[in-house]
Amino acid sequence: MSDNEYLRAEDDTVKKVLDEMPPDEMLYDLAELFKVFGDSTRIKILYALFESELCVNDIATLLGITQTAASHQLRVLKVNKLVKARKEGKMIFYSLSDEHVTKIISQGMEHIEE
Amino acid sequence: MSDNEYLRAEDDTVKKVLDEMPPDEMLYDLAELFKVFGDSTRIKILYALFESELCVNDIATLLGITQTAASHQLRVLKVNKLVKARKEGKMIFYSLSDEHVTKIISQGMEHIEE
DNA sequence: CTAACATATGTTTATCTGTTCATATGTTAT
DNA sequence: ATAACATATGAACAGATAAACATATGTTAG
Repeated sequence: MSDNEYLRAEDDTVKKVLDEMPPDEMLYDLAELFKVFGDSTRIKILYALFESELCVNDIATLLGITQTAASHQLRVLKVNKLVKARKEGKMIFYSLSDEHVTKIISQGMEHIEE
Repeated sequence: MSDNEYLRAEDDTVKKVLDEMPPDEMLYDLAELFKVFGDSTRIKILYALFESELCVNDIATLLGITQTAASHQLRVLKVNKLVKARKEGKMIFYSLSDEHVTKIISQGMEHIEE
């Protein structure tokens, strides 16, 4: 039995929960990552990039947002390594950086489609 | 060739991007879902529930947050169907509602671990 | 019924975040 | 060099949000 008067859960349960909990910093980073997915403009951009790489202006036009907004959000996506950029003359083409993006979004879609 | 002077992408690329894009409402819902994962307190709660169902006070104590904060966040998690509640006397036990939660978090972890 | 307990709710506040506007940087063509 | 174009940056503003505090609801024990 526990000598901790504040917890109702068993001692070994408490222990296991605390043992399996990743360090705070990692949990913080994880939340930060999901925060990036937590905006419909950024989700739209990612969806557009599912099909092909696109330049900033095309993204803005396709999604009906301003060039500035697109640029700001692409920066967020890039910093968080969800997209990568390729420069060609005065244009910059963005594309998805890896398959995690697709997987995470798919899992999310599965959840809301229930 | 395109007669749209504003787009540089090919016509069929533009068409495909727009065709594959889910309706706005769905993209909004998807962003809302990820927003729920985008907070470290909620991530911690979900991680704690990986191990076992827990009552509100245990969650609060284990994570070092107030009962009120735990309750508020559990409400958000419940509304978004990430956790479910089971009442037992005056206590309410929360647990993960399905395996999507685990999968989404795992995918996120994979991404930040690179 | 009343006290003690467990959880939930409403409100306020401080902070964060997405968009817009104005402007800067960098590139290509003439 | 200058104009036109593509993208990025910085600042300001409006809306969103998590936490805290006070309080309410609901449950069990005595």
